[in-house]
This record gives sequence, C-alpha cells and structure tokens, in this order.
Amino acid sequence: MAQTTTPAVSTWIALFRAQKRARSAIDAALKSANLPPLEQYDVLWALEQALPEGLRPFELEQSVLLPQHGISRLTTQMATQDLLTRLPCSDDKRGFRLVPTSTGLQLRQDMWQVYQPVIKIFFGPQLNQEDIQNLTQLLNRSG
Amino acid sequence: MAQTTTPAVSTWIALFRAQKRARSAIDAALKSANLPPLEQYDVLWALEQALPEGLRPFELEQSVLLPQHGISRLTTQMATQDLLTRLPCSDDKRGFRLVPTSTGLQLRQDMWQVYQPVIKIFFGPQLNQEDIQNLTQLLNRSG
DNA sequence: CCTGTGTAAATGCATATGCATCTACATGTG
DNA sequence: CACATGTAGATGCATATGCATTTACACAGG
Repeated sequence: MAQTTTPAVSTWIALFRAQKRARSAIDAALKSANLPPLEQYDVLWALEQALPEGLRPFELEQSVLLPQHGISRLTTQMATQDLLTRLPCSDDKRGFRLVPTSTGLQLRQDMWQVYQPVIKIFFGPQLNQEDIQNLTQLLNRSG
Repeated sequence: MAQTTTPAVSTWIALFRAQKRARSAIDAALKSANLPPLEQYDVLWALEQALPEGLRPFELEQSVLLPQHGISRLTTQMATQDLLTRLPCSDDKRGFRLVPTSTGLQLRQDMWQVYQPVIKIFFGPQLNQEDIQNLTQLLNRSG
C-alpha cells in the first residue's frame, strides 16, 4: 500500500483495512439492534471483570483505551442510564469506583449476542486452529 | 474478553486492541510531526494509485471506507489546501475527478516517512517470514 | 420533449470528540 | 501545619462527525 513496502508493512496495512470493515459491520449490527456503540460494551465488560470492587475511571481509561475526558463523559452518561453506579471511594475523595448495575450486566449480554456472531462471520470460519495459534503468539509478542 | 469465548473470537478481540494501540501511536506520531491525520494519507494514496485519471469521490468512498459526507468534506478541505484538484468530469456533470497535486504527492511521502517506522516498531521486529505468510493468507481469506 | 426515478455530491443541524483548562483532593517537604 | 507539586476527574469551547435532506444532473419510459 505504499511505494517501498516490506512484507510486514503491507501485512499490517491489510490488517488495518480488514479491521475497519469488521468494525463497520459491528457498529451497523449494534445500531440495527437498537443497542449502544461498542465502547459501552468494552466499558461494561471491563467493569464486570473487576467485580465486585469495580474500577476507578483512570483504571478504566487504560483498559478501554479512551482519553480521560472520553471516559468521564461516557461514564456519566452511562450512569444516568443506570448502566453503572458511582460508589464513593473511601481512601480517595477525588474519585469513586464504577460498578455495573444489573441493567448494565444484562445490556452487555445482549450486546454480546449481536457482537459475537459478527466476529464469527468475519473471522471465524476462515480461521483454523493453526491460524489462531499463530495469531495469538504474534499478538502476545506485540503486546 | 467475553463470557463464552471461542479461540477465534478471543483472537479477534486481541487483534482489535492491538490495532487500537497502534493506531494511537500512528496518530500521535503524525501529530507531533505536524502532519495531517491518517485519513488524508489514505486519500492521497488512493488517488496516487489511480493516476493519471484520479478518482471520483464516490469511488474514493469505497477505497477509503469513509461515509459519503466525510469524503465530501475532507476532499473540499484538502482542495483548499492545494493537496488535490477537482477536474470537471466530461461525461458526468454532477461530479468531477480528484487528482493529487504535486504538493499532495509530496505530503504523502512525508507522511509515509513517519507512518512506516511506527508500523515497523509495532509489528515489524516481531513478525517473522512465516507469520507474514500466515497473516497474508488469513487476510486474503477474510477479504 | 416532458416526467418520474435514480445517483453524485453538498449542506444544515444536532451530537460527539479533542484540547486545554479548572477544581478538588493527595502527597511530599520543610 | 503551611506550601508546593502531583494526580483524579469535570467542563467550556472549538472542531469534527453522523444523519437527514437538498440540489444538480443522469437515465429511463411514455
């Protein structure tokens, strides 16, 4: 995809494009199912994994890879929709802990029912066992 | 990354996250070099490949994977910065052909000097010949 | 040639996002 | 404790993006 292209670079760019297509498909699927965008899935999943304590916003920032102000606005919005609660933080009065509500937990499951099939359609049938091993190693290395 | 996870799905999600990190790194590198965002690279590269005729906006839409209004606004902006010109289209007076200017061609090269190293840092040293073959096959299958 | 339907591109408006800044609290130093 | 510095999170403002609609032209069929 460029003038002087090494295999690694052209592979990367192909990956980039495949990703873009898949992401569009996921977004479209969620939207047509009247579900919120993928970011909210990531937030809910990160919080669910951190149960029962939940996460501080700045911790969520690292796991969801969104900027600080993005986390702030997204979580306040999700709180108003009762997808998560903000519990006061005993040892740090600047912050609080974000914990998913039962509504939030349910929503994540609903989103997963839409999210997962799209992934499988895109990558599932074309990936054999060996592919998966290779990719997994590769991704661990580039962590 | 989810409750009932097949290997293909968890691999996909790892891929998604790796992609996100790499994209952030690229955006940051371009910004700190005072260069425009990656979308403009894609546009310029697509137009360069289509020389000498260039592309109609709706054709660009497919190769760059941006919505119609996004293409419209991005290309008008790039035209005002003399990165591309809009040549009238003899056989269809609704549209025009987008052709990169010499400034645009140069800019793409400059961006490539920043873009490529970041890709290499992220994926280059960790990808051996076999990885690349596997990934390439995989991407061709999931085209 | 007129008219209806389809497609290319632009645009008005609402919403989202980035950036810088600001407030509140934490932590270290004298 | 007073004060400087650092960190968590919110917010005002400018810009970007999505969505729906609009404009201009293309291409039928009668």
